[in-house]
Amino acid sequence: MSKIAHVIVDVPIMQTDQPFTYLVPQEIDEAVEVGVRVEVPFGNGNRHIQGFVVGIDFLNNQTEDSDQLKPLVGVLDLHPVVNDELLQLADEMAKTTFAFKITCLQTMLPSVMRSTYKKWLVAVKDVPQHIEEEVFLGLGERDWEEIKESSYLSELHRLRQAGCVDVRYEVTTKNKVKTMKVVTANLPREMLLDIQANTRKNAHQKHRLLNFFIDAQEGEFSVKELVEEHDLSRQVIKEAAELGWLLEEEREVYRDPYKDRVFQQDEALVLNDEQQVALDRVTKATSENKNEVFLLEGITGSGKTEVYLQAISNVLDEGKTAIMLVPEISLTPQTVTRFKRRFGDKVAVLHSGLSQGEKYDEWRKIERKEAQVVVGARSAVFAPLENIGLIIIDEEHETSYKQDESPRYHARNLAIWRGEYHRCPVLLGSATPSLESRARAQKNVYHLLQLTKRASDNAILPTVSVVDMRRELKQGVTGSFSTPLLTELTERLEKKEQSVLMLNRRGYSSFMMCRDCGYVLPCPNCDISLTLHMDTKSMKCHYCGHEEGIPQCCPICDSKKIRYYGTGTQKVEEELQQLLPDARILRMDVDTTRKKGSHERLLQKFEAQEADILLGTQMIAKGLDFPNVTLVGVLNADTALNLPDFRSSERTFQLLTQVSGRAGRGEKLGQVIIQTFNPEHYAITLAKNQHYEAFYQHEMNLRRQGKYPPYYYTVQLVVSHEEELQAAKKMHEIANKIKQALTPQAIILGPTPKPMARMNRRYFYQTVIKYRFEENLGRVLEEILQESQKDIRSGLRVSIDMEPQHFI
DNA sequence: AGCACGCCGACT
DNA sequence: GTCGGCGTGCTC
Repeated sequence: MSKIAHVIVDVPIMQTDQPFTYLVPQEIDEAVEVGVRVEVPFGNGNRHIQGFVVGIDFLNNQTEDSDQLKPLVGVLDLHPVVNDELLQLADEMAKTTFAFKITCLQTMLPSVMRSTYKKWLVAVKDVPQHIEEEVFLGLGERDWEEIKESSYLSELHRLRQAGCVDVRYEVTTKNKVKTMKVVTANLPREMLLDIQANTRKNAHQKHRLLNFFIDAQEGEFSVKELVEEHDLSRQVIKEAAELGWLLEEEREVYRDPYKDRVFQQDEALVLNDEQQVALDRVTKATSENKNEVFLLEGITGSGKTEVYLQAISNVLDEGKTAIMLVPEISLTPQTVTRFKRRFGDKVAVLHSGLSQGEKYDEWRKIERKEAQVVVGARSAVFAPLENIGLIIIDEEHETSYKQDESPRYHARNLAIWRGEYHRCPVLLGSATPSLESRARAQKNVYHLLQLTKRASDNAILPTVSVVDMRRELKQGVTGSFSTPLLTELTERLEKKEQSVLMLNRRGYSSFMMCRDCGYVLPCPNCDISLTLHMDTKSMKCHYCGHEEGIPQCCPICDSKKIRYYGTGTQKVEEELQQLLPDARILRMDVDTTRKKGSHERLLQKFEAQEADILLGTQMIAKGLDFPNVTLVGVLNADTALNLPDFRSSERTFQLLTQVSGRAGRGEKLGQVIIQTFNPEHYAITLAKNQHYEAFYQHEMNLRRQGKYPPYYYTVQLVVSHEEELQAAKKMHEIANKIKQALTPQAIILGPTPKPMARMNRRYFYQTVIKYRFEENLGRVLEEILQESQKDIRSGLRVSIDMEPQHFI
């Protein structure tokens, strides 16, 4: 009876999106189980690739078809890296997002566990001398990448046929475990004393070492620590180990990014009655194992986080675990500290600021059940926790919870799936819930919990005023700062209070334009203008990363009057510095926060009041909590309003509400000034009044009329090709096919070129489908994907995005 | 994806 | 007649 394994192989295409069956060699029989990664030979050439074991079987009669199966090469893991639940989740994800199973599986794991491949040419026998010298350089083996262009290729091909040379495939996975050498006393205390008595007096090192272990008696000590802090040499430790006094061992260590920080433990705060009601409802669901979804709608400052913390604490008390998702952008040191203070070592943090190795270590901490609470961004929804008692998604309206590449999953949906699996509640929280979630709460699909009061009594809602920039313009203000905003800023400087200024970068950038002929410097690959970056002194494309020098004169008319336009943070900073020469300004944007830890340093500086004004993009809108900030200014509230996206009002409202919440977090009264060219727009007037409910009603009405989510579902199909005609043709073909399969109730928008029609030298066409009930939709989309496979060779790419978050 | 196979034109 | 170009099919 021979063991066989069903394996999902690392070839992300449709034809291989299914398990392949391999024989399990006797020698590694024990190690091969469901959920481990394996190395398998694949295809005609038997190149070696990584795969995931998704099933195990046994063959009774060996004669039948076992001779058609290839044996797998080896095992890459000692223990399964995906359990049964996550395997099921991968299947679910593949099905609902139209992604490949292998892509889903890889997405769930830290990136270090993705294998890299290398091909070697190996000399076997009778290799001609000139090949030996020119190709193998006398080494007997050569990296294929280095010789695949060589002129000996055909000769090598013949030699391979003759068996003189061979190809070796290498699969490497970088999930290295960091280790540390530790020593323990290997002999009882009496014997150590005995040894010490017989050791020469002038062997100072040995005496010191023996004394140390006689005093310390038990415990493990790292060699590094002994050398650095107890004045012992590596040599004497090694000798002691050889003599059998000490026992040397390699210990795994975690790269703990927070190892140098001491987190002072804190205690649960007293909740107000609203918070208490919310907590009780959630806790009741967790302890009764009820799979319910709660929507916690609470104004900024209403203490949602404290409810999360106490709910998690209750879950831990029941011996269960919890996941807390926060948007990447608000996974700030402040947030992390808050969790570390409450739960100490029980917390694992997963976010993009960590190195690959650090991420892997945090993941391993979870997998080995050393962490019970996981705090992280989108992908933390895959945390390999068992016995989950609660999943929380903070700022649930954030679009970053949806991945914008394959697999295009929404963390909220997967969290709810896991909630069902574990029979535990899911808690969605936001001051400005997405219309989708809020509507579900309305229909009692989710349970609505509301926090309407600020948590601490002395914190009052800030006053919000809107400045009409059209009027300012008429009065001769041409810059980024209105008179009221400047007045307030000046006043804050005098009072030694701090201000936060936000520049809404969405739909905005600073570009070079010739004043004489109007020429705008474009990206050679994409359909947009290049953006000026002063820090690197270059022009960059925000879409494809193309970079070139700053032009000194216009490439078309040769005029020297080529200047930059638009409002980047750097330019605003300069403008502000001129207006307020004494102000200490901190700029925070992608340029000043690119380096690791710089984000944190900037905030610390601001917190220590080493600056008066924090000027930044969207990233300052979330989660920051500085008591001395009494003024928040939004320089351009409406740049996003004009984008061709039905969610642009919703985004603007959310952003303004959120940034307003940054003012007056302490005891002083806060003020918010919103500058806009659309002062009557409902997204702005309602944000001014912090009136979510009214916004919800108004926007729902528009969505109903416009047949948009949450009344309708949406799918976006995108076709791209290097030639515009090819992309357009295929898109029309697909759109026609869809039209035929769907009911007349479905609304098909397009095909149209995407607003950003060319990106990375490719042309994009899209079709959006709005629908309510379409039985055939899933099947047709599957067919479209299937049929598009043969077009891949001609350079066509087709993507399907269920419930897209961005339409541009 | 990446490998082998097979069918064509250009060359010894 | 053969070398190497690229289009096609398949991968346990």
